[in-house]
Amino acid sequence: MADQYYEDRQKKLEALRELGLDPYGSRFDGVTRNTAIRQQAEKLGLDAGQTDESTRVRAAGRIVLRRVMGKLAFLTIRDSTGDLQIGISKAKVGDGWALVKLLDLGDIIGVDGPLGRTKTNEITIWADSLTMLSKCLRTPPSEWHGLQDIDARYRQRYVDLFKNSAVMQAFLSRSRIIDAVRGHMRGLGFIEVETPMLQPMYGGAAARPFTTHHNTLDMDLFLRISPELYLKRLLVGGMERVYEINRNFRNEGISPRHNPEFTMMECYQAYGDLTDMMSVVEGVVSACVEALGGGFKRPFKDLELDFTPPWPRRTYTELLREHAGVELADVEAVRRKAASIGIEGAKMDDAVVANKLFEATVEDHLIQPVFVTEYPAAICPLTRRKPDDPSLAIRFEAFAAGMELGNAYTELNDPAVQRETLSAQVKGEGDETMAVMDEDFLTALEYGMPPAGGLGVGIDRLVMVLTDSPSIRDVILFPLQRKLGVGE
RNA sequence: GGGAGUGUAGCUCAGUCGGUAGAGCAACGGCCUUUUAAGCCGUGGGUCCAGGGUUCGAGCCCCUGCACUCCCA
Repeated sequence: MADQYYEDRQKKLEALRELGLDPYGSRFDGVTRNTAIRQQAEKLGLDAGQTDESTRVRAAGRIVLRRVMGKLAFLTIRDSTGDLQIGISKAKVGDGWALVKLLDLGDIIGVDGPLGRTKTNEITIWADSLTMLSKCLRTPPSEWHGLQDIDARYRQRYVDLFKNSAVMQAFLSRSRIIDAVRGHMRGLGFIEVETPMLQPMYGGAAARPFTTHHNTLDMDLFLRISPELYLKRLLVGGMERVYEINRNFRNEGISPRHNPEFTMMECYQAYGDLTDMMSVVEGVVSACVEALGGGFKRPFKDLELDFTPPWPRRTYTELLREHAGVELADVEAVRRKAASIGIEGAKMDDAVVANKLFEATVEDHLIQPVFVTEYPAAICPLTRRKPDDPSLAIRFEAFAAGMELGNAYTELNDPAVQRETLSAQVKGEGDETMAVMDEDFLTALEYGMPPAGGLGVGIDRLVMVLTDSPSIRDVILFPLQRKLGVGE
């Protein structure tokens, strides 16, 4: 990997040491962030060309632009808040000029000096001292184009983050969103809990799990596909309002909206039901919108999504009628329609075929935020049935931009019915991937679980739609990538 | 799993009909005290993803593989 660029920078590193400077710096206290420094400069009301010698600031960041002209240099340094210009005069820094000549794009430096504006009105720290904080030995991507190679961006996210400011902003937004979700849930009286990711038995969703093994106990384990069955045990235990924000793992495909590990906010509210969960979704999203600013109408790809609550409610049945042209109850018609669009449903349960048809024909049309209600009961083994029509489950999924953002039930808490629906799954009815019987969960229900509403919100997708990020990989710092070098 | 596309300098990208590799930025040397994609002069830099094939000759055509992107199941 020794190329001319690397060697040139290595030589400069040695030259720094010869000057008695540590190329990798040390503790650097009292740094003000770039945006705060800019705000400070605005308040001073400086005129172009004016410097306030009494206002001294300390900044630190990575050099992203450099303009050196003889005995005067300008650097642009970047931190997580933004960019700031540094002006360096040879006359002012004296011996420090030797360091200036050894600086490369990508180096991390600290700066002290008075705050001013240049003749062209750019806010500038006129450095009287520079501190080397870290030498960059690799050539960073060009400032103008940034790092475009999408594979490199994910594999070397650290470069993506410091080179592509929009990427930094998206992840800062993600952090604000998660803060807002926690704040909203706390405000509703929910407590945050953590339940096992390593589970001896998987359940709570329809998905293939990752498997692993515990050596000491010589026990196979699954990475959880859902925390649902554990959170419900907490309802049994008397925690009336619980939520968890954590990773789920599903051993399935990767796509612009799927990553094998993804973050879910899942909550349960004793004595509540589906309508409470609708309020939670609308409230959480509203809290996020408030935290991010920019209002309820937000761009996403070439769309404008309007998250203003309340969101419309549409039933599964009417949407299937509208977009697939069939009645959910008409099993033959559903199968005919499914077959006509290439769904191979011969070995599948009726409701599974219907759901494939729903996914294929309806979901793309669910652009504006909407709650889809009344799902076929056969694909909802953990959900209470509608009292007047047990073929339908008291469930909704929240959609936006054609994507499922959330999934909620009025929870099934009758242990006898629960045993029945799980048995049906195990027997191959409904969705085979849910075919696991968790006896301890049933025992818990037999102790009595309060009636409850439950909800899961996909945090990654929520961040996507709120930050106009078209791929889930744009909102996951280190999305799963194929290993390099296989077969070499 | 199937289909389409992409892979060329550190980065972003050109590369015509198959004829011996190009630009901008970055780097190196020089000039330069108000630049902001600084400017000017000069220089260096390539496993054209990998392997095979066709051909006098392959970045370009063919085959296989690898990686990535998008679409479909």
